[in-house]
Amino acid sequence: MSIAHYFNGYHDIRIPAGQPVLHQGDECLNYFLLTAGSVRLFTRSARGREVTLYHVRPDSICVLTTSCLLGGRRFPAEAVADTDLRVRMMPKARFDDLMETAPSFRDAVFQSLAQRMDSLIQTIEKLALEPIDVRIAKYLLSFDTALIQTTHQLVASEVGTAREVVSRHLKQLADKGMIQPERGAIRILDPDALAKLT
Amino acid sequence: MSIAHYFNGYHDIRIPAGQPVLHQGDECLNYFLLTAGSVRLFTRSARGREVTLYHVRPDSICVLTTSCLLGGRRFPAEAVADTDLRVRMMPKARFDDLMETAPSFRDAVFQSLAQRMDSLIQTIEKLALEPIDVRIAKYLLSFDTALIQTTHQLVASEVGTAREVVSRHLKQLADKGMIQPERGAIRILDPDALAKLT
DNA sequence: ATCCCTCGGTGACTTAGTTACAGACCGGCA
DNA sequence: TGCCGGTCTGTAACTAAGTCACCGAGGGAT
Repeated sequence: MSIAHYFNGYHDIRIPAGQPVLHQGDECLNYFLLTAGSVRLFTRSARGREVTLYHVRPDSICVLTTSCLLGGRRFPAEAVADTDLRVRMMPKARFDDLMETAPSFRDAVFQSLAQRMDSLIQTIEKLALEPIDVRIAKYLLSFDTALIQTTHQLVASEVGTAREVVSRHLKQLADKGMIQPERGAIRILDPDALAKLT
Repeated sequence: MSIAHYFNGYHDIRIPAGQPVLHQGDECLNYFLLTAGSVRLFTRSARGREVTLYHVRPDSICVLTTSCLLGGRRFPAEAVADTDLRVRMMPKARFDDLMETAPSFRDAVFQSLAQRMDSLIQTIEKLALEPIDVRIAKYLLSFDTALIQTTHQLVASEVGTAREVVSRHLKQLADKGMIQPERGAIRILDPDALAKLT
């Protein structure tokens, strides 16, 4: 189901962590495949608050780019490299050709669109219906490591709230001994208790 | 770009207003085309609160069904008829065949996926970043009529909040003379003032 | 007329978001 | 080594939104 081999012959481009990849309103002229790293897609409000829409990870294509290419629209979000990236780019003409002629390519693109649709819907449900502490707990548990390298600001963006709110909730979790706050990181002490929150 | 003609030969099925069309977890075995009416797609929380994801209107296909069919997953939301419906159903096998052999059908499906993706992203932005009164005002202005047949409960579901919150905000708008609340309806008195809120 | 059900209103309280700071930590550099 | 500027975190005070519990108004059915 992977479409990586369709990108054989295209060279990796390297983008360092923290670098913007695409801006809201950009035109999409290329189709991207991420071969290493992680990209965060998010939108920003006028007052500077951010919501993360999703992350693109290796071998998963960027759905927003797809939607852009297909619909001929502008890119609807900000994209920033979470980590150092390796990216391959395919020109739109080649993308269109593959969509036309390569059923397995087309299927893979459809699959990822469908999957991303689901994930966006889940995001909407969470934002509208879940209390913040549950969202934070789930997010923390979504890592498989005990020490999570992140900041309150990033967590806030992931769960769709303000940094101060995250700080408060993390403090409460720390007071109950479930986590251990560190600078630039959060250590999970009691994942079972966290899971019970959700 | 319309795909209606691919549904020639399929008969209309009628569904009365208020009737559920699909439930969360249902299997999708058919592809739908709405020829008349409007369907509301939403999810419900454990405590009974609802968020509307989007509406399907005539000649626009149901994207969630698409995503269901393509991904072989269960239907991720509740679907209820807003109004009396006329619907045509196409079996999955025929859908798959058209996707394979009819480029214009395929393009239309892609287009609607891409478009819906955009609208879901906008919904996320609104939920996370816009204050309630702005969301309500925008929603009211999205009708082109002055008299909107709706309930506070429905408005709440559209803007992703609780009924009581809507009632309170509507009262404030009424106190300022922008709207006139009626039972089962809202009359817009001063659209310009409403627009200034947004 | 009465019953029932939906719809809307409201008070009291909890949770979340904003504003406006201050202090802690860290790396670079004099 | 100590200072400086940046990022990251803590927190108080306030506003906005969400929840809970309840009541009353309207309108259709019998």
